[in-house]
Amino acid sequence: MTKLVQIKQTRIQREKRLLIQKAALQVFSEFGLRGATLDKIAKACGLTKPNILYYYSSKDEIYAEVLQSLLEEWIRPLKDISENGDPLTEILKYVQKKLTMSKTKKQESKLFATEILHGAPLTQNILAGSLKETVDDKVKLLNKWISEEKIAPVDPYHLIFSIWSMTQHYADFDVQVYSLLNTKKRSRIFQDAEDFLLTFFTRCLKQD
Amino acid sequence: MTKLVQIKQTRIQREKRLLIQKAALQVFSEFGLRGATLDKIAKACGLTKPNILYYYSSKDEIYAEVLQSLLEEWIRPLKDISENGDPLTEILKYVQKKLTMSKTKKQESKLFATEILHGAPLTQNILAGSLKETVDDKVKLLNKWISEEKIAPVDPYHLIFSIWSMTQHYADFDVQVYSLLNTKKRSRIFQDAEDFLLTFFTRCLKQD
DNA sequence: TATTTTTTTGACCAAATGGACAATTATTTA
DNA sequence: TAAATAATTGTCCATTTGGTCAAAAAAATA
Repeated sequence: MTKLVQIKQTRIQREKRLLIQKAALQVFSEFGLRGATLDKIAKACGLTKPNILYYYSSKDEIYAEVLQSLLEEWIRPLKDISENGDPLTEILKYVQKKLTMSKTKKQESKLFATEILHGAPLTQNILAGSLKETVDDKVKLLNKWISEEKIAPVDPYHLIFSIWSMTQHYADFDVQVYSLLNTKKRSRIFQDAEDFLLTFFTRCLKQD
Repeated sequence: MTKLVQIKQTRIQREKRLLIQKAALQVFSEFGLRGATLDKIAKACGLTKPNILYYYSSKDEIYAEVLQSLLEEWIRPLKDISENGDPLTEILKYVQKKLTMSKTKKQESKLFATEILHGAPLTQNILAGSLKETVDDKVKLLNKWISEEKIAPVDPYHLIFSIWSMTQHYADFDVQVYSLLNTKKRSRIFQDAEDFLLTFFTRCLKQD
């Protein structure tokens, strides 16, 4: 009897799919979905175009998979904000985590930004689904902290937006940021950014 | 004698060029440079493709012109921060102006964001040129205000980045913002955002 | 109104690109 | 090691797309 469907991935499939994903992330984040070509991805991972299409049935499928695996990673740190820790510390830890991601996951950040910017055609249901759930959950927690007077009163949704925007700015707009700073400041962007953000959020949220 | 070069634009040229620019802004901001096609732009303004190419010699030229006219407008409000006004008020006025732009110039904001995100291929010299000049100038002013103890000490570069990122977030990531808010909050995004931002920057910058 | 100039368009082209496919090669497995 | 399966590739195709061009239509001008 021959197998009709291949159930388990072979070693080569695992390896090559990962290879392709990595190259695709790079190319998509630089050129966007439409600017990216299979040839560019092929070149970036040293495979031929038909070989890539042996592992993925279309360019769109590659894009969808790269985006999918990125999204989960993207949401995760928000979930880590803990009810049990000290409120301000928990928030500052989240800020730090997001800033670190901007530094170490620049391509992912840019790809995500491009997707949202262009209307989130593949992401909308996730935004309105699991992300919204997590956000609503944390909003409740923040409101609780506010009512207990453990942090200063602010709109919790907009607080979250502000953390996202300020941290992701250092990844998404890196070209602009670098252009505007001189060499000395350029070399310590992320230290300066961290100092700034921690001071900022502390001043804004600390109960006097 | 026949004219060798046409010096003055005709009425039709002025009108059609503007028409094309408007359509192009719309299409470029939605699809990016590479995702936009001449056919889409043509359809958006009700002209034929060759007719568009009668007014502009290439797609790239349209993009460059749209971007160019956008950039000047984009930098301008920063220049308005005045040495003479009350420091905190001047900064808050700038925040408000930028937030208003996110509301009324969403397409421009998205186009600018996409350009920077993808490496600012056409904008780099402007960033490093006239924008940098203006920024450096305002950084000096902010530092002066800090040394005079008129606002609390912060890194002025990162303060500017934070204003840009937080305000532009409401234009560039509107899809995400809308997805996460319920209907009631959705209808007053910009009021809530303004309240949040003004409170936030006041807490952060006010000298006690 | 006659002439010139500007504007518009249909038809066309070449390059780029996503993807199909059969044949070949490499790897597993019995 | 022989058979079966998986992986790879060269070649090809159809569509999309930026752009050309000559001819027709419209507008401006003398």
